[in-house]
This record gives sequence, C-alpha cells and structure tokens, in this order.
Amino acid sequence: MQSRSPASRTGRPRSAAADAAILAATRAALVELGWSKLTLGDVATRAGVAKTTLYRRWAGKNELVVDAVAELFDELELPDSGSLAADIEGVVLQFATILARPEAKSGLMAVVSEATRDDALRERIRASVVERQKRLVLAGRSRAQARGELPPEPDAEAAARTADLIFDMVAGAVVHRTLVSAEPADEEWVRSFTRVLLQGLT
Amino acid sequence: MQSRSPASRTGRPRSAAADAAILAATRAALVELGWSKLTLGDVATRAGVAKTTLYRRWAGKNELVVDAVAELFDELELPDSGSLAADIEGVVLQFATILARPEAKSGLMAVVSEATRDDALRERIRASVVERQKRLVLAGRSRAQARGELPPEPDAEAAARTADLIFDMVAGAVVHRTLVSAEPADEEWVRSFTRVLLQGLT
Amino acid sequence: MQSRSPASRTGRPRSAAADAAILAATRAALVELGWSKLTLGDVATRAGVAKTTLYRRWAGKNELVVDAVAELFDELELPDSGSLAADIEGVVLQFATILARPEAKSGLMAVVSEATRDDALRERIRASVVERQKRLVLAGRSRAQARGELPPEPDAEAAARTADLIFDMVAGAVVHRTLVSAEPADEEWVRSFTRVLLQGLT
Amino acid sequence: MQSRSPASRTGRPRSAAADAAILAATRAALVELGWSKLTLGDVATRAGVAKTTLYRRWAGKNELVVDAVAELFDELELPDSGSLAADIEGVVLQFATILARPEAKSGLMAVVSEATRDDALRERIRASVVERQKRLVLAGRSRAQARGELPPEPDAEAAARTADLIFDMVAGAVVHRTLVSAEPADEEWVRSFTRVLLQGLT
DNA sequence: AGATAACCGAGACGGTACGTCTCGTCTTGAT
DNA sequence: ATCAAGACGAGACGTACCGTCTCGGTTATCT
Repeated sequence: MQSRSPASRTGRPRSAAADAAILAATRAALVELGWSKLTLGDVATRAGVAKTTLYRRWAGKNELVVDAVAELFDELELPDSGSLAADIEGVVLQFATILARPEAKSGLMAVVSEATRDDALRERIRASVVERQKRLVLAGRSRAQARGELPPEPDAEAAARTADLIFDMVAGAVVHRTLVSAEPADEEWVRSFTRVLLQGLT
Repeated sequence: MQSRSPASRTGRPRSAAADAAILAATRAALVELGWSKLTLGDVATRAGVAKTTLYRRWAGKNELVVDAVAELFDELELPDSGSLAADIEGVVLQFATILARPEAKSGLMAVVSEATRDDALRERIRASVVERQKRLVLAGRSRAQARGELPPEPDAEAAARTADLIFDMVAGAVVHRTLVSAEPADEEWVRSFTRVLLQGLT
Repeated sequence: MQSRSPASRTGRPRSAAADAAILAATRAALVELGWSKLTLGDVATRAGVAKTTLYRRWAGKNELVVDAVAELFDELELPDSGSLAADIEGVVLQFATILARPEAKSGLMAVVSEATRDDALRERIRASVVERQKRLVLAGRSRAQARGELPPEPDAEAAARTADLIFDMVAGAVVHRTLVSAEPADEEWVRSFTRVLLQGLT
Repeated sequence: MQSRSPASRTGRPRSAAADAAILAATRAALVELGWSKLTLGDVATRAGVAKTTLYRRWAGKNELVVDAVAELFDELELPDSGSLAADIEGVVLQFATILARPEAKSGLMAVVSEATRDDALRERIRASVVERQKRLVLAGRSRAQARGELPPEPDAEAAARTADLIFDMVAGAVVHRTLVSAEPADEEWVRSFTRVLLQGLT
C-alpha cells in the first residue's frame, strides 16, 4: 500500500487503525459524493484523522482511491461449478455485483482515466485490481482444459495472449454494460454474454 | 450542443467561430494536460475567448469535453468489405484508432465516470457518442443477415437486446484493452478478437 | 498602497470599499489577537472578503499591517503653541497617544523587526510611517529657528544629520517607554523628557 | 532559564551541553533565517537534539529567543573613562555594537512586540535583558555624581524616575537609529547623541 | 546488583494557517 | 445581446510547523 524505509525502527510507529479508517472513509465519501467531489480534507475528517496523516501515507487522491476500491475485489473467488459455462457465469456475476456498488462505479473508471497519463498509477491499478481478476481467468481456463472443455494452448506465449484477450473481453463487457450503457449486468445478461463468449455469434 | 431562448433575435449574435475554437482548444488541452488538469480558464485563453463566453454556451467541464470528444467519432463509418468478419474488423480498428488518441483516452473514461452520478451527462454521452457507434452495429448486423451470415432475430425486443450485448462486448473489449491493459488494439489483436466474437472460445 | 499595470482599463475595477474594509479588519484583528495570532484568512473573513482579494492587493501580512497601522498616523499634526517646548510636548504626546493604542503596539514593532531582513518592507515603513513623523520635526525646528529658540544650522548636511538625530531620540524614547518599559508616556513623562531634550542632563 | 520540580533528585539528569547547543543553534538560526522563519524543529535539528528536549526546557519560541539573545548582553560593562561623557559614549557604543548583530536585530524587537500581549514574557525580557543594561545607567550616574558632574537627586523616587527616563532615552535612541532608521550607530553618531543628551538642543 | 525514574532520539499524531489555484459569477467599457 | 478583460466570494489544494504523544533505549540515583 505504502512503504517506508525498511530499517526505520525508531520513532512512534504508524497507527494501523488509521489505514483502515481512512480507506473506509474514502469508500463512504465515494458513495456520497462521487469521485470528483471527494476531497482529501473531507476523507480525513470522516476518518477522524489529520490531513497530514493521510498525505504521509498516500501520494494523492488517485492512489488513495485505488487502494480503497481494490479492497472491494478481495472477495472475488472462482467457484467450482462443474462446467466452464457455469464457472464463467459465476465469476462474471461476482464481478458485476462488485462493479454495481456506487463506490466502485464512481471510483474505478476515474482512476483508470487518470492512469492514462500516469504510469505509476496504472501499475498500481494493475497490481492491486487487475491481477486479482486475471488470476481467476487463468485458473478457470486451466480447469476447463483439464475437463477437456477447452483445447490446450500450443505454447506459453499464445496462452498469455489468449488469456489477456479473454480478460479484456470479459471485464470490458461488464464495465461497458454497467457504466456506459448503465444497465444492470444481471443473471440474464450474464447468461447471454457467456453463450456468445463460448459459442460465438454465428 | 447548447440552446438559447428561441425568440432572441436582437443584440449581437454569437460568434460561430468561437464554438469551433473552443472545442479545438479543449482537445488540445486534453492532449497536453489530461482531463484532471484541464481548466476552463485555460481553455478560454487558448481559444482566445473570455471565460464568460464559454460558460454562456456550456454548463461545465463535463459537457464541454463530451462535445469536444464526440467530434472525434464523426469520422466512423461502416466499410462494406463483403464479409461480416471483415466488416467487424474494419469498424473495430477504426474505433480503436480513435480511442488511441490521447484526447480520447484522457477524456472519455473521465466523463463516463462523472456520468455515473449525472443522468443528464450520461444521456448527452449516449446521444453524441454511443449512438453514433451503435448505428454501425445495427447496420452491420442487418447487412450480415441479408448475406445470410447471421440468423434473423425472432422478434424486435430480442434484436435490441442482442445488439446491446454485441455493442457492449465490442466497445468494452476495445476500451479495456486500450485503457486498462494499456496495450494497443492493433490489427493482430482485432483479428483475434473478431474470431472469438464470431466463433466463440470452444 | 498597491499598484497595478497603469494601462489596465478593461475588466471589472477593484472595489474601493474592499480596501477600507480590509484595513479596518486588520486593525480590529490586531487589537483582539495581536500580531502573531493574526491570520490573513481571519482578516478576510472579518472584512467580508475572499482571501484571494486580499492577496491580490497585498503581498503578505507585513505589508498589510504596515498600511493598516500607517493610517493611524494620519492624524498627527504640529500644534502652534508659541514655544518650542510646548510644540515638542504637544507632538510627543500625540505620538505617544497613538502608540498607546493596542493595534499600534502589537503591529508596529513586529513589522520593524521583520524589516530588518526585508529592504522593501523597511522602505514601505519609512515612506508611510516614518516620513509622516519626520515632517513634524523639520517643521517644528524651522519654526523654532524663526523664533530664535534654536540656532540656525551651518549647512544642509548638518541640518539633515541633526534632524535625524532628534527624530531618533524622540521617537525612540517614546517607543522604548511604551513598549519595552511598558509604562505610559503621559503628560508628566513628556514634560520631563522635553526638559532633558532641550536642556540636557547637566 | 527553566525550572524543574525542586525535589527531583533521581532519574537521568538533563544534559547541560544540550542547553548551550540549543541557544547557540537558536542564534545561528536567527542570523540565517530571522525571527519569523525560525522554527523550533529546525533549531532542534541544528542542535542535534529532539524537539521534545527543547519543549521540556522552554515554553516556546519567545522564551527561547529571549534567552538566546540575552546572552549577547552578558559582555556589557561600564568602562571607567574619567568623564561622564566618555563613560556614556563607551557604554552606548557597546550597546550599539551588540544591537548591530543580526541575531539581536532580528530577535529583540520581535520578542518585545510579542511581549505587548504577554506579561510573563515582558517580565522575562526585563529581567534578563533590560536590568542588565539599567545597572550600567545607575552605576554611571552615581559615579558622575561622585565626580560632581551631575547634581544629586532630591529623593529616591525622583532618582528612580530620572534613571528610567535616561534609560528610555539612551536605549530608545540606539534602537530606533539601528532598527527603524537602519543607519549605523557609529562613533560619530554616538558623540552627537551624547552631546545632546548632556547639554540639550539649545 | 537491581530497581526506579527522568531523561534522550526519533518520528507519527491531530491541528491550524499558509499561499495558490480553479470555480462559476459579476461588473466594466466597447462592439 | 454579446464580447474580452479581469475582479469577486468560495473553497480545496498540498505543505509547513505547531505542540503532544508514543516508542525503544540510556543514564543517573536510591535501595
């Protein structure tokens, strides 16, 4: 999340409770105010913490929101439903449920937008949000290949490329449905999506 | 874009050149500064216009950026390549090319993020950006159905639902690839994507 | 007080009322809080003015306080009492009365202290506070010389040197009495002081 | 300087070296930064001491600076030059020399200004700075009276009043010359000043 | 020799003010 | 009625210090 010189053993240690309070306050502020009206001073007040404490730990609004939103994705896990289609439906539905929460809606695309001009921020997003999700794609695929539902990949590079493609298609579709089209990615939609993903349009 | 009282006939008329200058200045500022550091005062200065003039025509930063970015999508058109796959590849590649431009990258997701809390803004985006794209999906599908590459839809409602799904999948994948994964949606990627979209993973 | 580009004729003119309100608020804050606890934000609030307005006109706390305190010395004038001793007593008493006011006590020495490291500030103090007082010394002396109570000066340079000396002795004694010794420079003290100044200790 | 509970005999004693280091660091900081930009954190760092140590010994910036500056006046002593005029010139020149040092210039008037609203601080200044100087006035006067250069005082109260007056005139003139007029109180000026003080203007 | 107690450095803490920036509005004279 | 210019009230920004606190550790004196 944030780091200090590893050898700093002296001085008063940082309050562990403050971190949790700040991230919770950030999510609450995202829900109430949305990204653009969220101010760090307000977050600090909500968390019962001084602004300086907040700036001591995070470089700015972007980094703070990434960490606050990333925690939402901790609960994602791959169900073992017995079939590839059911596995995908389960994961996509979990992802859609998280993305439907107002703190995710408000915050996620905003930081992605900011990240187009900030490599460190993009890397932070990749590490704490994207990787968490991509793991599930990889695990689901290898399970499906074990079951014989998907053909094995010819080589490692092709495997990585395909995984990236699948991931962009799955995450992209859910995000677009939720944020741009502003329609719920509910069970029915997830079923339709999964059918097209597995069998194609034709 | 913006409206005035319909009966205003007296007084100095609005400068038509100002609109174009402002939108161009907005795009230039997006390229240089990105969404979050773009300020309306700066845009006004770049456009050689007073801030008042700008506020007389747009309600705020969001609306202005939507209009500025929307113009980028004017050039989208459906090629007639003879096959569904080639049509899709052509359109997706056009879309990816536009989205790769820094003014689009910076601005588009930012206003989408803002739109999660502002219905009027979402409607403005839908009307001036999304509809322009969705038209192509509809046109491409009916052409493919005429060719016999896709089955006809059983009823109008199912047709609309499927069009929305396809659109979310196409636009979402390109956006996610470009902004989140931060990899280029180049010809090779577009071919892979189109194959999965039409034939499925299995 | 503060200047702008002389040729700026366009744009909204600065509010004249704001200047007066700000200076009055500064004096009020000096009385209530003293120099070190006076904050520009508080002055702005008292004056019913935005902080930006204040900073647009003054470079900082020092300059503001000099101007606010300088106005107190506007009322100084040389009485014509018929004798040098009475003239001096009158002027010194006026000066002492002004210096006894809390806004002068708090502010004046503070800005003088700051001016030891800021030439522009010292010049500002000299122009708006010191010169106002020195005028009286010069006028009083020439009047006394006309009366024959003081000998004429041999040359202009000596005249200037003596005037400076007298001024430092008069102002210095009153300031030291008031601020360092923290005793009132009342009529009795002023009479004793004038006697020593005119006739010496011996 | 600072006190502790008198019965504290156990525990680690305070470092004597720390006091000296802190006062020296304070003077160095006054020279480099001036009163208003001097910070206690910086003084602590310069002295190689923790901020806590500093606050354990002084109540704040004001008290610390008074002590730091007071040490400068330790070297003041009354020369025995044989005549009142020469005695005065000697003492005034010593005083002027000390006051010309940047740490005195910056610090002294600042704490005097603060003392207008803080009785304890004024008393501290009186005890550690003013009394040191007034002693010399008293000693010089009694020596001059012994020589017959000055008339004896009629009573003790008048003696005290006159001593205060002389002190305010001497110290005030030097301070005003040095800080407000910002001219050096050099030998020539001191001679002119002494002449007026002893013989008056007429 | 231990226990006790005040000291020490380091540095995080809740606050407050700073001076700057941008917002969206208002007020000029001119077109 | 619109325009360019620029002042205005409002309020967030990120930084700097304040004076306090909490650590682990260090001297001293007092058993």
